[in-house]
Amino acid sequence: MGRDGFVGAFEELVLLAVIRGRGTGYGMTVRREIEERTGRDVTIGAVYATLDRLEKKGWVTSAVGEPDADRGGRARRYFRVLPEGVDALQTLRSARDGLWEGVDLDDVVSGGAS
Amino acid sequence: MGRDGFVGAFEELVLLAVIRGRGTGYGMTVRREIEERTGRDVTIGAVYATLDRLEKKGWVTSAVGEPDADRGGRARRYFRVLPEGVDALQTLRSARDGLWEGVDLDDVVSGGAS
DNA sequence: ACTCGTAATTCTACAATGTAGAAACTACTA
DNA sequence: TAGTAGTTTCTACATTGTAGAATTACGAGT
Repeated sequence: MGRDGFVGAFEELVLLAVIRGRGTGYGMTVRREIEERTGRDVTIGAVYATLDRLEKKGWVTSAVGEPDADRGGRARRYFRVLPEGVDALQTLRSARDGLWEGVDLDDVVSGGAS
Repeated sequence: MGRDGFVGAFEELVLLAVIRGRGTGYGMTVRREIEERTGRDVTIGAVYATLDRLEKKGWVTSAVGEPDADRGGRARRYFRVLPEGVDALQTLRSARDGLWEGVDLDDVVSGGAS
């Protein structure tokens, strides 16, 4: 997009879920974390597509782990958020907070002066 | 999109700017509010496209004002956020907060356990 | 070796949102 | 009638969001 560094709404959730994983998160856990914490359900395709885009932007990095013997199944791809990703989150949050400042949603409909 | 009720990142900013206007906001003021509070610059086309989509979803409503004599120029279209829009914002915020909970960005890069 | 079950990732396609910039509208003023 | 200011509308395209099926990779059992 025109402006460089913009974070989408879903990208934010994915970034946060990766951070929460502290280096041990991979596609499936990211999905689970978002589902559990937000209550909305998420397809795995959406998660990976976003993860790939975040990696392309240089905000996260990934490394394929050793295929675990006991577990079977394909090797996991572990994700970490890079400093650039942290910056993007910080920027997003402070910009948004500026607009939320002083807004009380309980007041909006009744108090509107139109 | 699949899930009904999802709020995009920019939509959120527009919604908030409209709320801040308390019924007196229109395209140009929404734009200015976002620019001033977030520091990022916004084209007027982006604002109206979003406003139109929000109206189509039933989250905001608009009414064209009297064309003001002293001012000249086209009549303004004033916006208000509807209860449905407030709900959407509330839902968005609480879902997101669940993922932010306990996250400290200053800690991420150094503290990551990868 | 062949097939099955399990865990995970990758791929494909499309819908919704984000963004830019030019065009058009509507009043006043000269 | 032309110019100017304030505002909205239109058009086109880029990026992000989402779904679901296909594929990869391994161990175990036969």
